[in-house]
Amino acid sequence: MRFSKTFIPTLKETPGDAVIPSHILMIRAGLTRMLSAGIYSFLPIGYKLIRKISEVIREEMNAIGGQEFHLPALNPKEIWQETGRVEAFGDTLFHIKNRDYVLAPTHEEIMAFHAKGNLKSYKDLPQIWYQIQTKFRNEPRPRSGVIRGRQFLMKDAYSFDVDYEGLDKSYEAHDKAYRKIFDRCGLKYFVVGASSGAMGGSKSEEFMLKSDAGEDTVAYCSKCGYAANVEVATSIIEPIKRDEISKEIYEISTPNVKSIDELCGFLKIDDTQCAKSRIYIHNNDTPVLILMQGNEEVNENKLLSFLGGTVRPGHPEELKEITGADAGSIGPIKIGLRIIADLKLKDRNNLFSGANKNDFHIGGIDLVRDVKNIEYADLRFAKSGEKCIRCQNELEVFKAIELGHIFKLGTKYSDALGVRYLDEHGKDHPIVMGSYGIGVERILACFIEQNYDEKGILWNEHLTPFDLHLVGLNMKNNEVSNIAEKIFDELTKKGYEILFDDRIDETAGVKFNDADLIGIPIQIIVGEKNLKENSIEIKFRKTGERYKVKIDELENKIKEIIK
RNA sequence: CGGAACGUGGCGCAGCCCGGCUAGCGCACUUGAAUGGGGUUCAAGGGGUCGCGGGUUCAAAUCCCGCCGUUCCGACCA
Repeated sequence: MRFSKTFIPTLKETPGDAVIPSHILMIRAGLTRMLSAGIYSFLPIGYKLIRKISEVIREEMNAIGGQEFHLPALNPKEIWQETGRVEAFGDTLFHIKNRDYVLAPTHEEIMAFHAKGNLKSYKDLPQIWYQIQTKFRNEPRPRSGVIRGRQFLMKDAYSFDVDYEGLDKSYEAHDKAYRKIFDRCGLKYFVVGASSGAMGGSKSEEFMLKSDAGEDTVAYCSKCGYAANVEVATSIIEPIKRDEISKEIYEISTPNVKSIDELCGFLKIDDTQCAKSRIYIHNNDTPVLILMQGNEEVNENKLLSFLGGTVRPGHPEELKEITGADAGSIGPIKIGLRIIADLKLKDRNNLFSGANKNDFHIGGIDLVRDVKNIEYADLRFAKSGEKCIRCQNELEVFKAIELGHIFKLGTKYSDALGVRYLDEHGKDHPIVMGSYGIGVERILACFIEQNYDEKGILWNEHLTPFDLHLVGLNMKNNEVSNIAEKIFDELTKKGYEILFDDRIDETAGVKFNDADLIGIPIQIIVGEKNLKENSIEIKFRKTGERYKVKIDELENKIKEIIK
């Protein structure tokens, strides 16, 4: 491709609206432009990369027997009503105003619709159907460029099996295919497994990637690969031992002391000696007192799975009514509520907590002696530096982006839509489904998040818009121009994909900077200086290393580098 | 949906607080010339409903009200 004839609008300055590196670089290198919040156009080079990524996905999906479809984005609302997902999606689902259509945010319903009545026999199964299509979600807050958009490209696959055993196989096949896809794209990812046994067989795995731009927080062990969303992650904690002697309970006047920090400052104690109280309302009618050590936050997700039902924090007005005090002065003594403490506080004594009387705290609390009905549970968030429950190595807690998700659906959609098949005895059963997604643009953005420097993007052998970036420096010089044209011609014929900077009126500096910004791994530089010695230069973008090569050795050299 | 900031040629910004001639600057663009290995130089140009609507005023980019858009923090996220 000739630079002079291609739309590559590079930018010298950082666009004001972009914040994260991938977003900034995708705009600066001329890959994308925003049309509206969360809605992006892909420009020629950007779209070329999207096609390359799609092709990797396509190959690996086909390798496990996937068949590619192309389904409509415009769907009759009726189908979505049948599965109850118009309500489930709520405002996230885009509705068409002048006809009863919705814009598909995913395609379980539509795939199931086509399976219905067509996959009639056990002989028709299993099947893996997929597509790479634009999805629409009315995200309340699009962000991070292409990472969370209102319109995005997703590879979504659906498996259809006769039973759960078959589903296991389809699921395993996708798990392997996904690893190949992300490996081939050169991404450093990890897998978060969640086998929440609530619905029996349902299992899911998320393929994630560490990034400050991420929307999930995960705990990860680099040694054994343990990874879990911080909502559910556990870690080994060493609880503080009881003091030998338990003091008697005593009340302390603590005017205007509300937070744990203030309490510690006021009493000159350590926050590990404090039991922080929070009131939660269980099943909307029963208040429960939660005790956490020091400044630890309550992990509401863990609390919910401990209690079951519904859980919400108490409102400020409720607190006064229930405990007689405002937040900051609540505690476990003489309160008459169900009390659940985090495991870190197990059997502790000489603790400080609120007195259920504003501006007073209580010291000398012994949870064994003074709080008879206390229950214990893991209610905290795992933190960086704590030990992995599987291998004792140190856990790391960080933000991560979800790249892909594989999920055992079961019969939810086949039941709702009546997608059934006949077994060898003529008995009918719901088809067992799986659902498997990959965010295509996210692969692109995440690759950049993991591969860039201060000059621009760093493509590599896994992913690059072109194999070579050929730079003709002073194209007004006939010799430079002739040699560059000749190299472009010959290497193109040999099958290399080349971006040829043939611009006549750009200076060397501009071309070098654009080449570094766009970031193709190998630059071939043709300039007057080296032509005097019959040489051209090969430069590696990532390291900046340069090599002089005789013109007639270039092709062999390139062959050596790109295997 | 709560909190905050911003909106001025294609891009990045100044001007606004304290209203006043033809609304500036840098980059980009056009033309000409020089230069040609790291965003080079000189000269001459083109391009703006100052987000939209209303109000105050002799006069509004500037002050007031409403709306819209974008970004950030939070809530939400099959």
